[in-house]
Amino acid sequence: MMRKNRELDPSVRHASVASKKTITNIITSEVNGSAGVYLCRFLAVLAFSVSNIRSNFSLFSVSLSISLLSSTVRGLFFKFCPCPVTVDDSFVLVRQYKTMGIEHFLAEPIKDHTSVAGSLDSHTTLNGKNDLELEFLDGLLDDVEIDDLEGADGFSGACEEYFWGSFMQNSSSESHSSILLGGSIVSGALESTEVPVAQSECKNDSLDETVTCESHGAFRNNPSRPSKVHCMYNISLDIQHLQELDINHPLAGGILSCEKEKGPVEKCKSVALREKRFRKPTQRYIEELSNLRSKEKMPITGTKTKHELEYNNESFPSESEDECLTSKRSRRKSQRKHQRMWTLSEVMNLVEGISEYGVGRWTDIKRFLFSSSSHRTPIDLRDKWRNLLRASSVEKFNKKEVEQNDELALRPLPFNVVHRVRELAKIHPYPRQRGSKKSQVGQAGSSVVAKDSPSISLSKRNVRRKKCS
DNA sequence: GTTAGGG
DNA sequence: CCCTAAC
Repeated sequence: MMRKNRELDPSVRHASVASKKTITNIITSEVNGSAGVYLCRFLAVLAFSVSNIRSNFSLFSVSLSISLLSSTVRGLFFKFCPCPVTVDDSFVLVRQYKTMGIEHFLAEPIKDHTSVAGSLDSHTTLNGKNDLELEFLDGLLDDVEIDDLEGADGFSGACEEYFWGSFMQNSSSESHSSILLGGSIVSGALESTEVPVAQSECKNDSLDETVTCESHGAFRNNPSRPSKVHCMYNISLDIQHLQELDINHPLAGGILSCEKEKGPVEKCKSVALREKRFRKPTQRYIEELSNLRSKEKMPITGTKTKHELEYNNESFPSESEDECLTSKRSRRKSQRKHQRMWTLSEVMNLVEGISEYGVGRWTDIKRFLFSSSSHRTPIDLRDKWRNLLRASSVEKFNKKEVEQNDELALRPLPFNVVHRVRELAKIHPYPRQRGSKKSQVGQAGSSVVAKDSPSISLSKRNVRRKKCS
């Protein structure tokens, strides 16, 4: 809280200091044994009640004010003496206190509550009531945070109740009932609203625990009677409930807006409630936004990512394969031999080689007849021979093929070459004839092929190959 | 490494 | 002309 005071408006800070001094004066006067403080308190309560009702008119505020005034009046009856403190001071005190401190109490009911209770428990037995009150009020003042002024105008009656409840518990035992009354009102109002079960967590810990304070307070109207005031600080709970209500309640919202670092668990939880509504969603939103953004980018890419992943999964191996393939292809393409048309001399040379070495001995043909032409591989020779067979219509035994060959006959192939190919085909039938068209060739070409002894071996090869395939 | 078959 | 399978 001090941290925020630095940022506060100087005037406001000054007012807070003045209020603190005023209260200190009141307490001091009271410590001195002057019972007239009750008068001041009465006036202060009166002023506070009026201002409170006027600013925040509600059943609760009215009831609270009535309870406060009644308790204060009772105190005045018991002890009435000249008030050392001026009314104006007290009034100013109350106003300032209201504007500054009360909402603060509301904002941090838990801490204040714990601090008050601790001070009460410890100091009551040790130093006595005076110190108790002093420390109590002083602590309250210390906790006053001008920064909380934002909620000053809107601090709810429940918060006031809390403050006054903790304040009045020391003043009178009867005030306790009023406090509880107000508390019940508040809780009733709060209970009317649906409170999430999760808030029960807020109730636990020291906050929710019923604080039993034995106060032999000097403020108490009947100090002689050792009244044990068991203050049920359900209000703190209610205050947290208010946080739920405050969502729609802008005034209380301001109170809730007061976030203190001191509240360890409670603050975390209470604040967490708000944070859940504000920050956490923000984080979610941020995350979601980030996610959405990332997804927005991704969606295209996201869907693409999926596709890409799949695609990549497919493409990666395919890419790797593609790379290999492409590289191979490109390499092959680049390395692909430039298609060179077979010249007639080459064809003749091939025919000579086949007639000499026979079909299938392509390496030998290449080696002996095409040694000069490095670009013709044995495979090329075989392929060319195969093409020549097609072109020469060696297989024209099939009517369809005859027609096709007739059409193919349009190619510029010398008849002598064709005739030679046909003869060679008869002598050295290409293995395929027997292989793929075994039945056909067997029927039509059986007369031709049957002559060739090598064809038998070839047929064997083909049969064997077929078995393999 | 060569060859047949297929593309 | 290339590729693959069979040998």
